[in-house]
Amino acid sequence: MSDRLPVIFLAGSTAVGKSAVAAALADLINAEIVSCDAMQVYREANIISDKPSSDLQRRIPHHLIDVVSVTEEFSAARYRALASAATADIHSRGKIPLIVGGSGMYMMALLDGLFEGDVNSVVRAELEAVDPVELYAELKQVDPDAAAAIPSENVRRIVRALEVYKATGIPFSQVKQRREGFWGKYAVRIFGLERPREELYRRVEVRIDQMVTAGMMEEVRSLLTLPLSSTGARIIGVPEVKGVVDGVYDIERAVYLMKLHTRHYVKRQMTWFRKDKRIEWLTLASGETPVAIADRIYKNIKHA
RNA sequence: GGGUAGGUACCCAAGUGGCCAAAGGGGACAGACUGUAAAUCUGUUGAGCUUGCUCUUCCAUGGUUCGAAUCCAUGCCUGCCCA
Repeated sequence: MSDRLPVIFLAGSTAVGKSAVAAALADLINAEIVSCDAMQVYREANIISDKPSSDLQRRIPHHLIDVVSVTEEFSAARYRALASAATADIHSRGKIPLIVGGSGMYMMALLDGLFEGDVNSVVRAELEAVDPVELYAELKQVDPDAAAAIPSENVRRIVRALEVYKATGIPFSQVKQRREGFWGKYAVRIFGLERPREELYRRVEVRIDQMVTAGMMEEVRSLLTLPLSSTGARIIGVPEVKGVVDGVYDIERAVYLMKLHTRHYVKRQMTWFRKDKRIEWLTLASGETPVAIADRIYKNIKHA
C-alpha cells in the first residue's frame, strides 16, 4: 500500500445518496470527484440524469460529467479512457481521486480493465441481421465456453461475443481474461452505500417527482428533437416521455413508468454490486446526514 | 325494484366436469453480466417438507357427481341497461 497512490470508490444504487456523501467526503480528504455514471456524461441531459448542481461542481471539481453530446455513442471503453486520464491528472495535482457512481459496468471497466477488442459496427450490424438461433449455433461452434456462459436468449451478448471473435480471431471466452485495471495498480478502497429497499424506492419516487417540477418534461422534449444516439436515447425518462409526445399515454403514466423503470434499475445495480466482495458496505440510517456518513468513511480510511 | 354481464393467486386475466396448485401478462423477489450496461437476459412467485409428494385454494353456503374453478340453488358483492 505504501508506494501506491490512493483511489477511493464510492458505489451504490440510484437515489441512495451518493452525491451528497461524496461531496462531504471530498472536503474531508481533499479529493476531486470522478463521476461513474453512464448518463451524466451527456451534456444535454441535466435533470433526468440528476447531475450534481453547478454550485457543487464549482466548489468541488467533478470529472466525467458533460463530456459528450446525447447525439454521440458512449461506451464503457470511452469511459475508461477518460476516467483513467482524469485519475492520473488528479494524482498529478497531489489530490485524491474519488470515483463515485452507480454504473456497475463502468466501474468494473475502470477497476478491472477491459480487453482489447474494439466495436466493429459493420460486423455488429451484419451479425444483428442474422437469425438468433443461427448465431447461437455459430457461437457454440467457435467458442463453446462462451456459449455455455451466455443464455441462448440473450442475443445482445451473443452478438458481442461473436463480434469480438471475428475482430480478433481469438475466442471471446479467452480474450476476456486479458485485462488489468486500477485494482492492483493503485491503493484502492471501495465503499458501498446501502439502504433498506423500501426506503430506497421511496427516495426514487421523491426524486422523480422533483424532476418533474424541475422541468424534466421540457428538457426531454428538447432532447427528442435531436438525433439521439442509441445510448443517449436510453436515459430513463427519454423513452417514457416520448410516449407522451407520440400521444400513446399521458404524463401521469410516463411518470409512473419512470419510477417503475428506475426501481428495476436499482434492483439490477444492487445485484451487480452485491457480488463484488471487495466492496466495504455502509448501511445508512434514514436520518443520517451526508456529513456523518462521510465521516464514517473518513475514519475507516484513516484507520486502514 | 326488473334485466343483464361478472366475481380465479399480490394485480390484470385465461380456464366452462378429470390431463388444474390453475395458461398468459404485470408486479415483487433472486440471479447472470468484460467496449450498447439507465442495456440485454434468466429463475422463483398458495403452504410444508425428505423436491417428490402431502396439505389448503378459484366470493360464501348448500347440493349434483366416482370426480367441481367449471353444473344446480340460495345469499353477498361489482359493472352495465331499464325503471
